[in-house]
Amino acid sequence: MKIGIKDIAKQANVSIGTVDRVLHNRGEVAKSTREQVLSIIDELGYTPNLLAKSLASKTKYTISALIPDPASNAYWQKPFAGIKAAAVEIKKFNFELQIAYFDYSNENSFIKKTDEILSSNPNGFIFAPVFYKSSLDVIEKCDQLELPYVFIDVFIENCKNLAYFGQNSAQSGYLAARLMNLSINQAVSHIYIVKPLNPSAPVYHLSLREKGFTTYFSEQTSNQAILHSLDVDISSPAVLFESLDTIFSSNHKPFGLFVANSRVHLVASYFEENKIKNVVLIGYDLLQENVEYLEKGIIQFLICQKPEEQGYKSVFALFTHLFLKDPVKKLNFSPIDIIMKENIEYYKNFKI
Amino acid sequence: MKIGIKDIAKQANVSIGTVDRVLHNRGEVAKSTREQVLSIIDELGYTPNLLAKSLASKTKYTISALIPDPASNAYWQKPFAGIKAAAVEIKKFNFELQIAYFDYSNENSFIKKTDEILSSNPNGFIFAPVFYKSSLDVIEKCDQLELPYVFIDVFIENCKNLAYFGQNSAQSGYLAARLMNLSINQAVSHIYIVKPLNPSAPVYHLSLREKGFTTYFSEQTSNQAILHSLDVDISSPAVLFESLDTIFSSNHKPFGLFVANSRVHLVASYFEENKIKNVVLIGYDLLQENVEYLEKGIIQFLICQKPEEQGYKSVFALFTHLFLKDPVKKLNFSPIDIIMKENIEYYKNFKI
DNA sequence: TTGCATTCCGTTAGCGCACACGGCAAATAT
DNA sequence: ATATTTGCCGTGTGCGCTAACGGAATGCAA
Repeated sequence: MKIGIKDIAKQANVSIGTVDRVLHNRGEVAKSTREQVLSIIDELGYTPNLLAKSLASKTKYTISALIPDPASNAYWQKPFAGIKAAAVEIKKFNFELQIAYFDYSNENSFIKKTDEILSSNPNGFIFAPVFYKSSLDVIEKCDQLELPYVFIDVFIENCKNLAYFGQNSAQSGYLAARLMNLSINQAVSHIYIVKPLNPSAPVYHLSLREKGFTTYFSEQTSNQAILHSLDVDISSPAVLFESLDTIFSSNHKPFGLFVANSRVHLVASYFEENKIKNVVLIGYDLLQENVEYLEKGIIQFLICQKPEEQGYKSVFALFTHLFLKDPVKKLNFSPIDIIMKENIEYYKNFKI
Repeated sequence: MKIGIKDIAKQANVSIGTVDRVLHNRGEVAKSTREQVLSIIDELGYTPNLLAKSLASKTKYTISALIPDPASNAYWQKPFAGIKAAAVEIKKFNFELQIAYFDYSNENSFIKKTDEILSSNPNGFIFAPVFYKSSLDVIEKCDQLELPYVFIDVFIENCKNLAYFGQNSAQSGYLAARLMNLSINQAVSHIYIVKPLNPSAPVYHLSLREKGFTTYFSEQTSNQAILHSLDVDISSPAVLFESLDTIFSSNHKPFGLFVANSRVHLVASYFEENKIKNVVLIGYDLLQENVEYLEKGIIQFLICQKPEEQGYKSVFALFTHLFLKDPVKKLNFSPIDIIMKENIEYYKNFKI
């Protein structure tokens, strides 16, 4: 016996119209009847039938999402897929999703797109605040417009964001270091932290991951590892390979390389070409190319963060807030998955 | 512009009643109009509005689930939680879930409960076929009744089950061996495979996991590991501890222990009490006690299989089949999660 | 007293679908 | 010829809710 507005109306000696008005703060209701109805709602424990609600409701919701262009950034195809999957699911509740892209190495494109989105008056906004300063402007505007916004991938502190979905970057670097250390069985080992950079693109995650990595080793008392940090420009592969040449011909021969983002496949291709073996290679994310090198045994570990899920859940957070009007957890860290050749099989497919 | 039955009716010059009849194979429709309607449904790409459907529909569905009693088996609390979570979600679609329990070490309780469930005529059935022979009987009855059934946790081959949700046990043992091997840096290492047994309870998973574990080491050419298999009775802790005493006082001092199920915390408590250090301990599942020993550093690795998700998805498979009438993937292996002290934080909470 | 806001509230038409009911014509029986 | 069955199909109601519309009661000014 589910309680409906009809039951409330009967109990309160009013019509369903009045009940509806107090439920939605619409129209005018006498204070006394309003309180009467509210108390009965509370007493009977009324919860709306969402199916009937969205069937009858004519109000449409629009959610905008702004992420780096997946066409030129393989990683972002995954949050993109998650967002699209969620979009399909909430379409039946009159939710429309508009996805826009910006150029990861061009702050102006980010600014321009946010302006466009905000002037289209969406009901919710999901974005990756990779450019700190510009993002602060966006955040201020959202706060003024009382537009709920969700951070994805990158986290900015002290904001009124509805939620954040992403990884604890420092901790993932810390874990990578543990895995690297586990693989060490030599007296003295040179470890290289490789940061594949795109000039003019943000490096926020990279430095956090590096920090976590170095922190781990600094905590080890019986530590025989010597860390080297290496920034490489990946705008052309040649430059990257040259840097790697330098390392491998130096007298600090690498025992392991920690590549701080998903470009680890570039390093792996260098390994393959130069027949480098017995060097531990750890990187990030289940890009197709990375998966292949993991299966070949060239990459030993991939750290993954369920990016599809991040996209999916970002959308759902706004749905929960706007439609269900339920509270949303603000800080949502993705699991830090450890992927090896032996368990990759069960992580390949994205499904919710 | 979503296509509804009204649109189809108009296009086919019939009433919505007729459209409804061909959609549900109900009532009598002339063959010619039936084909006409069907072709238009196909042409316009009609998909029913599930919200309106379940709002209007009066048919109730009952799903029964039968699992080992969570009260006496900590592991099964997790699939149980997943099943309950799914039950809440599909309640609005007129689905009711009835959960029954059996005694893991008493085959008769399993038989009795299945009889009860089958005579209650549910629309779908989820169960853990841990007792092979009795399960075959159940399966035969389900097939006769044309009752769709889903296996959870344990898989039986060559059945017409709608789906299976569980882990690839052998592969998880294989992965555990890889992790053990990774931790080995000694010339010759004695490794113990511990199988914590409950007399008269099934041991299916245990042997598969052991098999995977030994397979890995047999494949290693430069293998310095010597494996020992150890069955221990855990009906009383004293017996277990005695067995462990024997190992640790032998002249094959363990380098590592692989405990093939979630009882690894029992072994960990022995380690703690006897101040055993530098012995690699690998086990299964995120039971609260296991988590604590992992955080203390006594357990190094926990292999996890997202049991809540298995429960959740089992229910959803039946929902998909019964309500959406969509095809369901038959073989669904859970990921084999590697949990360490450094990433446990992000696996603790179950959320879909 | 009449006129006209204002405040409050009931009524009603859908939303897309399921399903019972009943109707009309052709086929068959009496 | 009329009565009855049968095949086929349209209509109407309601699921629980939203939201527009309009009506009754009250207050206040002219």
